[in-house]
Amino acid sequence: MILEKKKTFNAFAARQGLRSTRQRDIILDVFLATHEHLSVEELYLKVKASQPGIGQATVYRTLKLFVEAGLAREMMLPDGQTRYEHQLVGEHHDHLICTGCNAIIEFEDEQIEQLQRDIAKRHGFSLTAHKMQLFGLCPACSSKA
Amino acid sequence: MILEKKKTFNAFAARQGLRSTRQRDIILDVFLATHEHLSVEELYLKVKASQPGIGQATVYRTLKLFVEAGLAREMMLPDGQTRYEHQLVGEHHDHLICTGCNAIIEFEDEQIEQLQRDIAKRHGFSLTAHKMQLFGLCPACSSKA
DNA sequence: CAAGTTATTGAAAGTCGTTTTCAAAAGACC
DNA sequence: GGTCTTTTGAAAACGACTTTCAATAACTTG
Repeated sequence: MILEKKKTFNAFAARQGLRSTRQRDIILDVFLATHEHLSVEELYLKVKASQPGIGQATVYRTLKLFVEAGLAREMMLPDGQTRYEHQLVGEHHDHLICTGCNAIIEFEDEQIEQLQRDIAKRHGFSLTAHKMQLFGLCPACSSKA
Repeated sequence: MILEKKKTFNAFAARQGLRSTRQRDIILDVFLATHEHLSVEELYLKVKASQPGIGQATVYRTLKLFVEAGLAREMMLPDGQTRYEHQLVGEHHDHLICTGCNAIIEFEDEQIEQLQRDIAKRHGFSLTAHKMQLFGLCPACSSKA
């Protein structure tokens, strides 16, 4: 699966005439090795561990490439940092977020998606994307409160 | 309706021991007089028209008060600016956004809300809020493209 | 494989929305 | 009116992100 994603990126890079660099390889490795919703800063710190000389700007630039290549997705939480998560082709999930401990649970609901398409249709829109976030307290945090 | 909202704010101010100032009155008037999804900058410009001496910081501060008072709601679009919209008590709507012309259409769907509650329940969450944004092209923009 | 071309990099400066600081001004309460 | 405290405006600070730019590294061509 990781290899597949690397191939996806290489194909994208070739298509765009991008050069293959040590930095991009490392950032891709680190990104693929994690399964959290990482901010650029967090990713930068992880990357620096295996390659101290690397610059923040490069991490920012490379993550945008991953999004273009279709293997990452940006997500904006109210904390003011852009986070990136893995994007599997055709997959699209939404988030249930605990406002107590910031835990994020992913989910997908075909019924909701269908209703979303209905709404768009009703307004004559051609739907291209959606974002849905549910906020609340996870079981642990609600018992604490 | 505008009077009602003013009362809401005054009640909130009294409860919090806030002083009533000319600036806050003006900002509230301007905010209530518009029905778009205004950014702070846009609101600031409108406010300055009726009160040139007013500072941006005051507008920022006052909008946060409106949110606390429950009569405004923050919304973050991908354009990097926080926008504010009216919040009627108990009301909660979602947005259909045209990525061509940035038009925003509001909607509400009880079926989706119910499904959202189901999902939260399934994960043991106590739901407090949600955000849903659908992105696409409006009829005008899709015929242009 | 050396030389030339062009993309990429890291560091630092720049942006931009928003927040904080701080002294002056204005409300509230005697 | 005098005192105490909140609020204000201007400017500085902040933080996430982007851009700039000279140096470096990756392809390309001869």
